[in-house]
Amino acid sequence: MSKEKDYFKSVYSVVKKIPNGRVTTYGAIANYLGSSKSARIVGWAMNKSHIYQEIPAHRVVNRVGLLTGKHHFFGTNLMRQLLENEGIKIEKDRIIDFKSFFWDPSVELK
DNA sequence: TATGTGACATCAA
DNA sequence: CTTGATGCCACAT
Repeated sequence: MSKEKDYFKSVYSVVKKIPNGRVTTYGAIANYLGSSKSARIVGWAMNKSHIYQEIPAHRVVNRVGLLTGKHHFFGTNLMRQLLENEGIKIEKDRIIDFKSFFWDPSVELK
């Protein structure tokens, strides 16, 4: 049972705990899992997230608050819409005052 | 088993 | 500001 996709499950678990109106980064999640170098794995987990469960992938962005994964959504503006719906302002695919919305699992979740 | 991959991060020029 | 290179590691084939 537990062996494969165990890392993925951990990623999903963290992502689903992201509060509404907050965002985090791939690196932060990887860091929380103990591997700050595994940020890419987090991104991959999101890629497959749609086949596992409903993950708020729109709340996960890169370290500068750039919506790098928006191309993986149905519409190019869907990810932005979801974030703005939560009160997050976005301009040119980048979150304004990103650090204010930043939710660090290694600090908040602990 | 081996090779390729990527929704990242970081540094250099 | 941009572009390029490198590390990194779990998953896909």
